[in-house]
Amino acid sequence: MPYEPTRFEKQWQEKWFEKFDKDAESKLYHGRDFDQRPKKYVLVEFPYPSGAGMHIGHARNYSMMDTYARLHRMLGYNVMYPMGWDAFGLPTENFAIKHKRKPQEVTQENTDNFERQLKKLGLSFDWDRKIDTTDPDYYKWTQWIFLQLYKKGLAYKDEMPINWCPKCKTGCANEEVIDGNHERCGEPVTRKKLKQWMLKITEYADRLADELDLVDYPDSVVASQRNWIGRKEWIDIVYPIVRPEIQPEIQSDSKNSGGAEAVKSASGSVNEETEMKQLENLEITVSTTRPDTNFGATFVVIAPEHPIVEKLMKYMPPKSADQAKDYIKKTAEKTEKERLEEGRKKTGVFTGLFCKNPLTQKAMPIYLADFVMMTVGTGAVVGVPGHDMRDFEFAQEFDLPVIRVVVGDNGDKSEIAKADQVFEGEGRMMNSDFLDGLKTDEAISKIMDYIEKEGWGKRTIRYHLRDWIFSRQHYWGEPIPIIFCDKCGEVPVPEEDLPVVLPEVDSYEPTDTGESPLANISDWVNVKCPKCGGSAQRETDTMPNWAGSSWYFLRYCDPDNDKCLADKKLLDYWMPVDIYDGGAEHTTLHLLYSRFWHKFLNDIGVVPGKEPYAKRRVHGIVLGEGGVKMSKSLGNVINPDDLVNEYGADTARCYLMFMGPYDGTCEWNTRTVKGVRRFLEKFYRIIEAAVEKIMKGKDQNSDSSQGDRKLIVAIAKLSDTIIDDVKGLKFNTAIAALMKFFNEFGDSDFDKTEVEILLKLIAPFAPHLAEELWEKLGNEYSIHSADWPEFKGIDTSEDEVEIPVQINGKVRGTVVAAIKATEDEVRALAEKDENIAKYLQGADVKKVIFVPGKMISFVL
RNA sequence: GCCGGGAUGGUGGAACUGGCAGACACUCAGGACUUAAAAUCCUGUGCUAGCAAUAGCGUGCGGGUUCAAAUCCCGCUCCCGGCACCA
Repeated sequence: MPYEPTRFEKQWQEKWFEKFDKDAESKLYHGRDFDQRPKKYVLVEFPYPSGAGMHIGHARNYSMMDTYARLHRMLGYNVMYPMGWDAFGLPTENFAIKHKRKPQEVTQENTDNFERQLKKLGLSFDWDRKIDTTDPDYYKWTQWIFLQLYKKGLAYKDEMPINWCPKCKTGCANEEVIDGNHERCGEPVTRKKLKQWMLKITEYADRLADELDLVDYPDSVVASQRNWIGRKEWIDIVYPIVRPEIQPEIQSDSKNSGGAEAVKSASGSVNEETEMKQLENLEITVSTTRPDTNFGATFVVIAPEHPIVEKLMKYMPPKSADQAKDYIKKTAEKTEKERLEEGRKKTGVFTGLFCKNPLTQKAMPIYLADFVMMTVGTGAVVGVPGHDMRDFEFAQEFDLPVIRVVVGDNGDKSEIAKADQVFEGEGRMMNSDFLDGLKTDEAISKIMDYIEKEGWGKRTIRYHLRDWIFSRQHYWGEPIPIIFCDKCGEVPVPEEDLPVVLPEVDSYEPTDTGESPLANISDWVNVKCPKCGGSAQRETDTMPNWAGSSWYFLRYCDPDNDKCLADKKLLDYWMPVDIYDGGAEHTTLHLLYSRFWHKFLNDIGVVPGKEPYAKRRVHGIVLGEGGVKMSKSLGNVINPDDLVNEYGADTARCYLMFMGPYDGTCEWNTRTVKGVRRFLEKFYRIIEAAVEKIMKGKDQNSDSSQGDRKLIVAIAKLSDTIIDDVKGLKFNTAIAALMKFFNEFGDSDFDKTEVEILLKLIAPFAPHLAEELWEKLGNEYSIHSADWPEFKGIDTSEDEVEIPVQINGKVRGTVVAAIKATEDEVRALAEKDENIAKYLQGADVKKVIFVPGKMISFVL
């Protein structure tokens, strides 16, 4: 019979996934709790079940890890390969609003569809462990984790500037802001201060960075995690603020020249010529990672939203104060988009005030400028225009002096007058008093010591990582389990009252106030205070999409537990995740958030181990034909269903694995699909014929022949290749090895043992085909619970090898020699070769390099 | 700008710690089967010269180390991904 996968794939899927006995022992793909065999927890990122259905990229990633899981099962591991749904979030909420439907229903439809699609590919997920982040039995524990964080002081409410869409009147996540515009309505996004729940991830910053040493992640992932955490040593320097007694020009001059004039006088010897009045108790703390350049500092810049600005106002000349007020207002109103459009053009205002650099005794004018951000360092910087591009641009704009204090390797000591001369690199110090001649790193530590000794400043470790904004003003998320009581204030929902279930309502539209839609549901919002019984209101913000996915791998270990998030003994058995496959888009946030939660849960004794994922690998993506992204608008989306319908699930799986390396970017190519299909047809044709022959001759002892030694050695080698390649996630070359084997040995007369072995070898890749022929061979269900073949007593090492012969580094021929042949033996063989002899004749052999079994090289 | 990763035939891609570059697949060409086409099967397919044996060239570019370099070192170019007025 020809290869018609549609004939049997569906049947096998039904048997695998639907018609199994209730008895867990007979479930093929069930990870067995506390099993004696070594466990292998194979985790793939669970999908967001969108209405569009599964992307071909999902199909590829899950197929690859399915092959990995299947091979390990056959190798004797107790494999857990679970699947679930990360189903809270905006796309579903927006869809529900648009179509006036309940998100719960939409989610159910989408997850059903995803499950159908996954089963259609024959993926060996353990469906008994299915989880759904929107299921109250699941998010009960997401809320429980929040409460534990709250109790430890790691969850707090704070006023934070967030992205705000003035049109939709709602806060939105960074991910929803595309090029400064709100994704949904296209309106430019502004910033607004709102009270937000925050998680103190910064408390774990050191451990999140340091404990990356405990895990096996790709370099790129480790680098971007460390980069995102961004731990650096800074020094905060305190400058006293001073004001010139009489400076009428500042008050009368226009914006720019006012500052410039002041600086010109300031940068001279201010102390002698101008009366500077020390403003009592007023000082500004600037922060820097490059204090070595401090002798080149000529001004100070403060973020417009810095709290000190209000205090400074009192001391500013009236004109400056007016300009400052104006500038602050404009900055606050500026949208993200406007700031992006401004590019590097520097704006700012002079405050009319100065601060004194104790190092140089120079007065430095103080400016407000929006290129300095309140969220970085102390929100105030010291301007070193010679060695920082932004400072230089600012200095140009306001005509401030530039001093070179660092010389690079090229020895250029010239004055810095143009942007391309600004030197931000490391080098040797000059114009810097006691630092002169030191290298940058030496100068940094010397001056830090000095500043600390003099009491002018203090070293501080700072992180790029900031606390996690945990509030969303949306409906479709986990309610934050906090109640606000008029008397008691913030009160956590008692654990026994969890879950706080999302009420089903008619409208999910965001409200006018920017509060969550939940705020409109008074029945739900108004509750009694758990502490005093008085009137109180629920928190109406919900958690971000990241919450449910920050611990889902723990729930898979014990998905139905209603006493705790997962039984400790089961976590001890299954954790950590042995291999976690995922996309590059999650290497910072999801990985960092889930590692944070895991470390916290470990700290409070809930879960074992410091790190959740022993090994992380990052898969590549699938692009459309021509290397462009698959998108609805381009009409180049490949639907996994269509692929399976047209070619069969086994072909779809094998093609997706064969199309390129695991971590590579792959382009869709329909012609190559056909090539893979041809291979499976060929396999089916050859093996089915062998099966039929074996079944006909069953009574005769057809298996008695010893078999062809060369053939069995080739099969044993193929098995080794497949194991190595699959373990190394090299699925493309594993399939290539199978193809190559059939190119070379396809016309062999396979006996029963050989057929069984070959079926096992292809089973992890083409599970339906393998199962079908396994049954035809009269074997017991199922090949997928069979053991991987062993080749005891078969010596796969060759006795003879072909050895290349090089003359002066170029291959001029090959000789066939025993693998253990000595240099003399190989040399003798080489000299007999006609072509080699030609080169050797009359030549003076200076040296012979011989690598046993590998090559021989003559140097003439 | 910083960090990470790349660049190999007409195409996607192979090549363990330096040891026969181009596995496997696609494409293309020729052949078999067919009245014909499709499908299938067989042969060939890095470039140049040659009937051939063989020789020259060849892994983004320019140098270097080595008997030997896609692989190691130095200096570039371009591409992809992430981060970014981070001081």
